[in-house]
Amino acid sequence: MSQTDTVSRILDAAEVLFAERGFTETSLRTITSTAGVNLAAVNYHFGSKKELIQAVFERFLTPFTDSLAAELDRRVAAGERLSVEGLLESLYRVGMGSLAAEGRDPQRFMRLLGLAYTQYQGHLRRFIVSRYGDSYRRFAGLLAQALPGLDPVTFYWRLYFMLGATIFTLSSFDAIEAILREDFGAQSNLPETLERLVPAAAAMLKVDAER
Amino acid sequence: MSQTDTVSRILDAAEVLFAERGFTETSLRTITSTAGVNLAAVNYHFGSKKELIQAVFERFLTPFTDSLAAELDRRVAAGERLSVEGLLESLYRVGMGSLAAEGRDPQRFMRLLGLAYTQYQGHLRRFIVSRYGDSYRRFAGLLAQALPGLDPVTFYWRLYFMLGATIFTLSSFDAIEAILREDFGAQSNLPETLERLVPAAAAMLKVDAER
DNA sequence: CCAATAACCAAACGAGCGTTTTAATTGTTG
DNA sequence: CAACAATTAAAACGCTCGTTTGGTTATTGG
Repeated sequence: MSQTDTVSRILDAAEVLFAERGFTETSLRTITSTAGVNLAAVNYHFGSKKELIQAVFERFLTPFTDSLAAELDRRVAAGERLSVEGLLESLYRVGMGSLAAEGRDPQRFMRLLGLAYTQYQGHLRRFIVSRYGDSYRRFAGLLAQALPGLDPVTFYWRLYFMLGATIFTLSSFDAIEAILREDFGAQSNLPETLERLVPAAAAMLKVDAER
Repeated sequence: MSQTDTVSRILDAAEVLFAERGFTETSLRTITSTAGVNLAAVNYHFGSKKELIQAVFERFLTPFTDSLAAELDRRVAAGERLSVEGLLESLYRVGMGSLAAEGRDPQRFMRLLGLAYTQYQGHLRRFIVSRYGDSYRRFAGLLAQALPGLDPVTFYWRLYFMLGATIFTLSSFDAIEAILREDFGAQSNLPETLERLVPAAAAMLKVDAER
């Protein structure tokens, strides 16, 4: 078993288990036995559990923000007028695409993102902000441009409303979908839910704007 | 020190600490030393840590759902036509009022609610659904009535979008407010944020409805 | 007033945790 | 092929956790 094998097997197992139960509730013993590697391998390859958590986030956030940057570059270069809906679609499409391309589960990353915001892991928040803060600010800036006439403070709050609706819904997608199926017999999938989310979130962002 | 003292001191400490760090990250030793009571008191009075968690939720959810029910009764009896905005305002006002009345912090409960959804605590989700599911369904039903012409599945998803925006934003209120203050020098408070949230959430719920 | 019951407390138990150590094994390279 | 570095492996360390035990102190009803 080569090094990359062990490292990525650990990351695969950690990703799934963290998303399922959170960080504190997942022990290194569970991770390593799921991955089929020795317990000491985590500390050998990653240094500590904290650094493993960061590595899990880095492995999916870096391709995601890179793809998003490329997508935004492309559309800006083409001189497109970027609408609120268009920006949200780009965000969601890249989120689905850049990860699904690697055969990984997009909603798992939404759960991880939700955990990053919710759980008591100061190091993780600092890591994400320092590493991916620029990407976030660029997207937020373009979104603000698409909402002229909206005062900055209102925009900022609504940005968080939108993030909350997105992260909360998608990270609980399975649970919500199960309730829906039980109560209405209607089944949904992730792309369909995102199609519902785009106009809803856009409407929320645009109230009283664009005068 | 009478029994009620010990019990409520434990609940007070647990409420604050759980909201700050989550359930797993808060030990009974931290709780009992903060409360100034003996370690064994938790297991004596509550039985287990799980039951303590449930008791913390019960103590704020029961007054909240009771007040909400009374408020809705009052408005329905008065023959008021309940608008989306009106329902959201009732929800938030009761959330602020029924808790602030006891001198407790409303956004702490938002953090706890967020944790209930996010953290890996099956027993807690079951407890809340079985105990407060009826209140939830009544509010959702009234909200659906205020949105005629919206198909049930779309309504249900948007209800979760709204819940996500609310819980996510309010449970991270301090963090978001700190960023805002730093970037814009503008400070907000909770009532003001709720005033921003009502029209935004209402707009999201109402897209393409009420035709 | 005094048994009976409830409440409290210090100490310990066993289990699980992240991490470290030491040794064996594998892979690489001159 | 020998020498060296990188990796894997087994075992243990020190610590914290939730819970339990056994004994002491308060409270209370007859």
